[in-house]
Amino acid sequence: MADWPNETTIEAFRKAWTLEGEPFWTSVFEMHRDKIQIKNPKVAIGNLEKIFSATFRLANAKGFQAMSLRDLSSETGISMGGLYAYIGSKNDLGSVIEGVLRKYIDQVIGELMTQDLDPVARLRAIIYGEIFMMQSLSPWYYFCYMELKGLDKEQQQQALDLELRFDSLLVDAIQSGISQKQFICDKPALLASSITAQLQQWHLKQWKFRMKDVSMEEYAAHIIDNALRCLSYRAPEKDSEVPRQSIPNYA
Amino acid sequence: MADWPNETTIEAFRKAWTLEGEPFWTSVFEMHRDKIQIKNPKVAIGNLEKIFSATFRLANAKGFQAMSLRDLSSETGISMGGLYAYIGSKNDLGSVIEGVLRKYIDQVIGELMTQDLDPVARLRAIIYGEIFMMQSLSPWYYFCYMELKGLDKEQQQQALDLELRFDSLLVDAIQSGISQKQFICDKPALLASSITAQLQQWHLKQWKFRMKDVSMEEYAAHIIDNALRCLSYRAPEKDSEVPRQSIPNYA
DNA sequence: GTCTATACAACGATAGAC
DNA sequence: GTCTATCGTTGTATAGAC
Repeated sequence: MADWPNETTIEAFRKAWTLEGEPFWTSVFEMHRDKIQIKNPKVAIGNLEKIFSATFRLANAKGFQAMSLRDLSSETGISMGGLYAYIGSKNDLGSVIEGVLRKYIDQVIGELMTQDLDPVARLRAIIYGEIFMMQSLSPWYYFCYMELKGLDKEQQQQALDLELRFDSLLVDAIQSGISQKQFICDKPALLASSITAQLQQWHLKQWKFRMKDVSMEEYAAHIIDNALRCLSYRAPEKDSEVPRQSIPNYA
Repeated sequence: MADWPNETTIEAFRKAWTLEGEPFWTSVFEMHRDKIQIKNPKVAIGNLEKIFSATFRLANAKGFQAMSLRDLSSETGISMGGLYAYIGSKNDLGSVIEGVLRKYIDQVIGELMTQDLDPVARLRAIIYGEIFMMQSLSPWYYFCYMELKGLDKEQQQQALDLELRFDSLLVDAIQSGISQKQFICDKPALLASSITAQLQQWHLKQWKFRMKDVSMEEYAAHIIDNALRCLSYRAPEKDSEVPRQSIPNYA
């Protein structure tokens, strides 16, 4: 995660953030190096990737509780004894997953807050950024959404706080648009939660979007378009004005 | 579930459908009378309510898989042996819950399809109706959403089909509004899924709405308002026109 | 660093007394 | 119609060989 992309496009996010491949798994390894018995990074990183990926395949298909460590052992090709060199316990594995994802989201939210953009650009950055995160870390998001209630109470609370902070980010962008007389909105908090809901669909309902052949870019544009309509936003006159006969392409 | 309410208000739905109290549990009992060993309805209905309610308390708090039948036994006050007079197996209990909810939703969708209303009224009826269902059967909805992947493949498919049918209901209303030149919408399917997403929040994120003191009526009105804005809908001139300075109250 | 073998607790489910 | 007692299975976790 280096510089913030100058232009708010999906490609820009892909370049700025490393959320896949070896560099990503290396950072995951660094994040809980202490909780692990294996010292050789080369070996550890490879097996960590195996373990996490297999956990997502199994848990996201039939549930984390329903997945046994025997399942995980045969899916990874690592023996049960071997697994315990990488995880403290089964519950610990779930906690680590939530912890890693939350840390990444925290970073992104932190970066988004330091940005000084006009309201529309801010909204676009938040939505594109979050959708890109969800796309890259889709199994992580899905796991944390569905298995949250199986984790410690404290971790559950932190996850809810994180969602509230994300909503606040949207509310702030909306409020600043209102004070600049670009937006009109009676209930910014409700609109923010509606936007969050639509974003979360991207990992919750992948079966639907795959079925209907909806791309990430198309979906992100749709959410932004909906949001701006709900905000009674009109594009500046130099751009083509929002026509009543067709959907303007804000994105 | 008798006549369709003349006016599309929450109160009308409450009168038309019995989704709580003894009549509701009686209908649940009738629905799987054959799968049960207890013949005396008085006794069976009371214990069924105990068992289902306790299941929701436990499973919706820590997950169905994590809930043991010993938990369920102590929560209901019915012995483990006793439980098996009411359920075929633990998995069966989950299946029955999904089956009951789906049957109720099927009925509602069926009724909604026979209605002949103008597009806006149709949209309102669908949204109010579904939100009222979700409110009344909130633990059922939440359970089925979160535990679906633990059920049989066939049942999972039927649940997805049901969601697609619901989306279609919305798409039909949108399309009819488009052909009557009341709505403008490039991607009815995407908008429908966004509306569904916002509706499902009502049971998925009750903690948030409770925290922010949002009532069911307020939330339903918000969804409708958002939808009509996304559809570029303008209220007929006899009503107060949609002003740019404040939110019109469509609901 | 990884494996096999095993301990032991907890689970779903049933039989049979009342 | 409900309970107690118990069976067999499966789960997590660990000890110790390699």
